Amino acid sequence: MAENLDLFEVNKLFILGRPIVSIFHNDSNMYSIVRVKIQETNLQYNEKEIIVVGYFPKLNDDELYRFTGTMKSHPKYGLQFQVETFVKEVPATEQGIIHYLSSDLFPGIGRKTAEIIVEKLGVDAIKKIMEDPEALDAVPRLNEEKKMTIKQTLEQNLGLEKIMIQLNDWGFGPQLAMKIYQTYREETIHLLTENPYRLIEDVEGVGFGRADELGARLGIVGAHPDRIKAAVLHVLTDAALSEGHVFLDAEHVLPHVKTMLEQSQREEIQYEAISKAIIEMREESKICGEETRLYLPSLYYSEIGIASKILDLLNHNDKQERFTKDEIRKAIGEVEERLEVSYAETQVKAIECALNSSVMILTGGPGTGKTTVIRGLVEVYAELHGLSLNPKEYAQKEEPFPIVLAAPTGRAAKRLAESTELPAMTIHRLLGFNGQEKEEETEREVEGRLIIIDEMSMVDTWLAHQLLKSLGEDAQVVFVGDQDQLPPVGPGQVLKDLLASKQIPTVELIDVYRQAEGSTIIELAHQIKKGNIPNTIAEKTTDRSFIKASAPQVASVVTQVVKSAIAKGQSIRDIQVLAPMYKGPAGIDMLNKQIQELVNPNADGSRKELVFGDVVYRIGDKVLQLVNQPESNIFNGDMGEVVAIIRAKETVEKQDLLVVSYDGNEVTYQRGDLNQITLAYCCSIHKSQGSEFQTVIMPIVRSYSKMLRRNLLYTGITRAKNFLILCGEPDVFAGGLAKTDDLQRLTSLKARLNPMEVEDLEIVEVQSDSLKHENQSESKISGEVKEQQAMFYMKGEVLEPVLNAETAPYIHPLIGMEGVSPYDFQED
DNA sequence: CTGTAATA
Repeated sequence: MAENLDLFEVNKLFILGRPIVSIFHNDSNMYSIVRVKIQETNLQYNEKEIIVVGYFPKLNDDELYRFTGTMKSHPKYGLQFQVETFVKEVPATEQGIIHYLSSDLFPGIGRKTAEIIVEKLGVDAIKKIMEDPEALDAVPRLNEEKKMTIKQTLEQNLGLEKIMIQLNDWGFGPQLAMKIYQTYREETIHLLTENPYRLIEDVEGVGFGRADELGARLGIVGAHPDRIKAAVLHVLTDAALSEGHVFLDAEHVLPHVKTMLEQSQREEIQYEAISKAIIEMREESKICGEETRLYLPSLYYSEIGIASKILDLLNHNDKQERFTKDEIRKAIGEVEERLEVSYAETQVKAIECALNSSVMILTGGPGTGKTTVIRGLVEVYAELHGLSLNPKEYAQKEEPFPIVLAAPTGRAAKRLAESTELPAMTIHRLLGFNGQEKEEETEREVEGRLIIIDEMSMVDTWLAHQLLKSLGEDAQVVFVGDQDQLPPVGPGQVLKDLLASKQIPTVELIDVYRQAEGSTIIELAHQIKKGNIPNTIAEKTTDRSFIKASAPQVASVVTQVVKSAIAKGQSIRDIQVLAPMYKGPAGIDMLNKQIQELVNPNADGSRKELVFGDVVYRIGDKVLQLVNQPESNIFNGDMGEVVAIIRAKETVEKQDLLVVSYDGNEVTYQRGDLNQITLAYCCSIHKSQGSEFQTVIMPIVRSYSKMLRRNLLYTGITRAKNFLILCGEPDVFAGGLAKTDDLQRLTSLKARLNPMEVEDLEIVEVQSDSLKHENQSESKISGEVKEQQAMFYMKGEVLEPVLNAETAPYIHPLIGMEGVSPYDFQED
């Protein structure tokens, strides 16, 4: 029998106890750390006190709470109890209530009084008082003051339950209700009755539909301004999140809002009412408007912020410490010698350009050596500035490392760190995000003089703004990326817009180094980039093939392919299956499971396993770390291998343990930490961007359709160095290829950088010198930006939103649509 | 539906 350590056999753990001291409490997100004196528990835990961690409001000393949750071990602070739910324990015995009422919580109430109350009202005393404040009148010899004390204290302390009951009544489940309570606390009922639509903005997980239901219950119906405004925000947010738009045209917003409102409640809404609401929102700064474009404020100010910072940097160009061509060439020569590499002419140009610009873009397709240039740039920069590249030296002197490397995903950051042998991190970590604060709140300045951002195509408008905002005055920034690869998950297309503006010095690498000469993968990639399906797609070539398979077959076909690749002598580490999404029968989770069964099976059930949710871990499994854990020196993106599974009875803590080795750094996970890792046989295409693999296997099935796009296919395919195996349905592949969101993302960043139609910058043709590469072609380097152009940047006065009551016609539904009736917008 | 982030 398998030595399964099943999660589901574990009983729900609880602690009944009183807080002794609050160690930490974050008022904005309720994250709390409290030392609790245990009164009762079903934990295997012998101490009298325990550290309790979780999201809950300030607790009262001396009151009894019931926590449920799990035990976990913090790498630095040891064993703790992670709270999932908590409730105040209302005393259920006469003695308990007497003790409770006579405690310090109720000043002026002594034991005698408490006894009398219980005598008169019974064990239900507290419930009775909460339900009916008059109940205390039945108690003799209790003056008004004392009655008030009791009522108020109970109200304050048990108010949570009351609010929860109301929220449940309004249709919110316990989890969501807690989240809502954490947001509004005592004010919950009051604020929601006033405007239920605030939930959409304030509480994640509540959408327009949910809020509108509550609105209807509270009598906010039809053309109520709050209702219309909520719908407008919803339409803009939805466009930003699902389609990547930074703004929408008013003429598009109006019919959209109308339809939405009329679908939710069957009452006709006039366009005039929507126009009026939009103007008001503009005045209240709930949205921003420019000509007929409507923006969410965060996106509007982000875009302006990006443009302004970029132009500042361009203006700053002259003040940078410059190097002559000779100095740079000499330094490059030295670096080439030391690293035993030889840079192509374009690569040298790129390094030169980066050294002498405040901001520049390094672009080029997959495998063109962008990473090589980053490595070289860092070395040459250090050489020229006489800097050490040993991070330890800076740590000793407590000085910031002068070169900052960052990328938008953990895996890409890891890859960057590996290829440069320097510290690299996610942009989020660089900026000190903690996952809680509202945008605009981080004010960290990035210390470092050379900032290199890799995989810039995946950086959205919000993040780009935060990043640029945090750069120092004299920073030099290099954006590295490929606009044909994945766009951001969030709104905008910053890299694409920056390139399209032609305002920023740019070097494009063209020669392909990753794949071998004559690779048909490259040929396929070129076709895909253009949107063509080569007629050779179904043909098997030396380095790629397309195996037709129906959706239900695909998972088993993928595993068969993995199996035969291994049979041909490839290592599982060199084989990577890539898929767009996690869920579903051909999703990443399922594929991981199937591949694991094949390459690391437990057929006879004799091996040790650790079961966590749907995942089984065995020794030898390839895993991926998903969150940062500086305490253990592991970070999002690290890949490791399971080296040990230790069962609860074999450990001191009586906990199941899983040990993963990250290049020799062994990290121990408890059950509660296992959500930090995942199997890594198959990973998302998003995470794979930046990496390369000997063999890539890509399933393509209809269930992926929502996500399939040309740049996703392109990114996945170009990860393959030697072999590419596509499996699935050719027509689905064709459908994905036809979908581009290039021109569909509405943004105005390019326009902000190009306020006037400027003539195209001179393009300097550079002859590539890498004759050894067959597929060479010319490379382009656009000239430096003239200062004059940068000065055309529109400051506030030009960009001042023009939407107000006087310019209302701008957002009239019929703008630009003469002869069209509003009813033409109504579908069906 | 893809990505990121943590407090003593």
